[in-house]
Amino acid sequence: MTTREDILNAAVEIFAEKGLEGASVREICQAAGTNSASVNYHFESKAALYRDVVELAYRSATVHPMPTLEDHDGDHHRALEAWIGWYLHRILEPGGDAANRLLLRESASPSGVLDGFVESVIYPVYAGLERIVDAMCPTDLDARTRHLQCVSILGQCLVHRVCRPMLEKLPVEPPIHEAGISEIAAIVTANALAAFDSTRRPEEGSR
Amino acid sequence: MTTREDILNAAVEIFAEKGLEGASVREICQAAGTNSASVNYHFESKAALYRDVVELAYRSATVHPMPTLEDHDGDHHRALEAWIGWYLHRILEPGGDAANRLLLRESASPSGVLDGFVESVIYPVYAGLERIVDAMCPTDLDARTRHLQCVSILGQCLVHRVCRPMLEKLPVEPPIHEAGISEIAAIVTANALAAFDSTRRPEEGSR
DNA sequence: ACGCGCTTGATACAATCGTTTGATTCTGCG
DNA sequence: CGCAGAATCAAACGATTGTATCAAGCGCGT
Repeated sequence: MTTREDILNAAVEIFAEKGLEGASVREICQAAGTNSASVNYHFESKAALYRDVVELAYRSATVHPMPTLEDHDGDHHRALEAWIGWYLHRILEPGGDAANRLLLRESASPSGVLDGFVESVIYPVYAGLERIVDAMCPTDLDARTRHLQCVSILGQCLVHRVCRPMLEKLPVEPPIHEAGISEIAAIVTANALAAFDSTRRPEEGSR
Repeated sequence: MTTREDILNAAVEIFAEKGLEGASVREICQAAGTNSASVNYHFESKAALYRDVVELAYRSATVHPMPTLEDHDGDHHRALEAWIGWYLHRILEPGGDAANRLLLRESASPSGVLDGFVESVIYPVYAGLERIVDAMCPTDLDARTRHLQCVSILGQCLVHRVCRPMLEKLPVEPPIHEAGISEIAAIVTANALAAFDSTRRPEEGSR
């Protein structure tokens, strides 16, 4: 039963680096130290292996439970701070680097494999954020604006994962990619709070 | 000389959808209505065609000139608003959809092709934003925080491009992806201004 | 020790890949 | 017209792809 896991572990790395089409079965099996026919024995096909790898990557990405509003006794500020920190850890943790790069590749290019995971694993993450945001926003704020505020928070986190290769090459001082997770979390949290405050008092503070 | 352009136009679409390895030369040439040998005649190889396609995609993405601080007589607010609107149009405009998906794929997975464009085309875009942000931030704000604020703005814009396939499938009402560019621009601009205001008055407004 | 079922192994298969070739057609200039 | 150079074409090249096949190796209950 270890060969199957060896293949999965090797496949995560190689699929993350080269994508479904760019990686070859022989390459993966060589990295896993097994025979080329193993993937068709332990999995149905290369595509089936890819599905299993993506699913495993997503599951292994959620090692810690997602913080909720109830975890912090309704303290919106602390709950939001905890959620953002949790999410940043989840997508930037060096350990799950290959898995996250693979998921990113899947999110960006609709190969259809992630479709089955949207409702079961992706949406709950978004819903967890929206619950906290809804509790912090003025109640009369329309739903679309609240959605967009959630997406803005997600974007501020995700950009550090998505654009990492680009941010590393940007000739700025000090290098952006050296910023720690806690540093990013502090800024994103502060920005979100400032955004909520400004929507609460619309006719003030600008200019 | 039209065959070369036919191949380029067809290749942008197919490379954007399937990536460098996923797309085949025959497939591209069939879509371009030409022979399979054309790509090796008009370009050096498949890899060279890909380089040219990526470069063309990036150049064609900047159809409008980037707004600068001087364009708005030093009005920081208006300049930032214009820049964010410009950037959102650039990455969300339906016309350049294929080109943008291709560039996104390139940004996320370091195939090395974009490396040559970082200094010449990618960095100036970032620098344009940072010039405006620097003019709005308190002067004593450290450089890394200013960088991170710029990245936050970029992230709030980019997430609508990167996660579009995912946002479309999110079971929320109203659908996030229906939000117009101007709607997103308004929120991102307001968030950035609120963030700057809060850093200006650090001991106030939170909780 | 035997034999059965589950794995693994080397090898072969057809299909497709990027690229090359050489012949053919098109184009423009004297 | 005639012909040189550019462009296009069908065909084929060797290499590599995902997958199938079948024999050899394995652990283990009887």
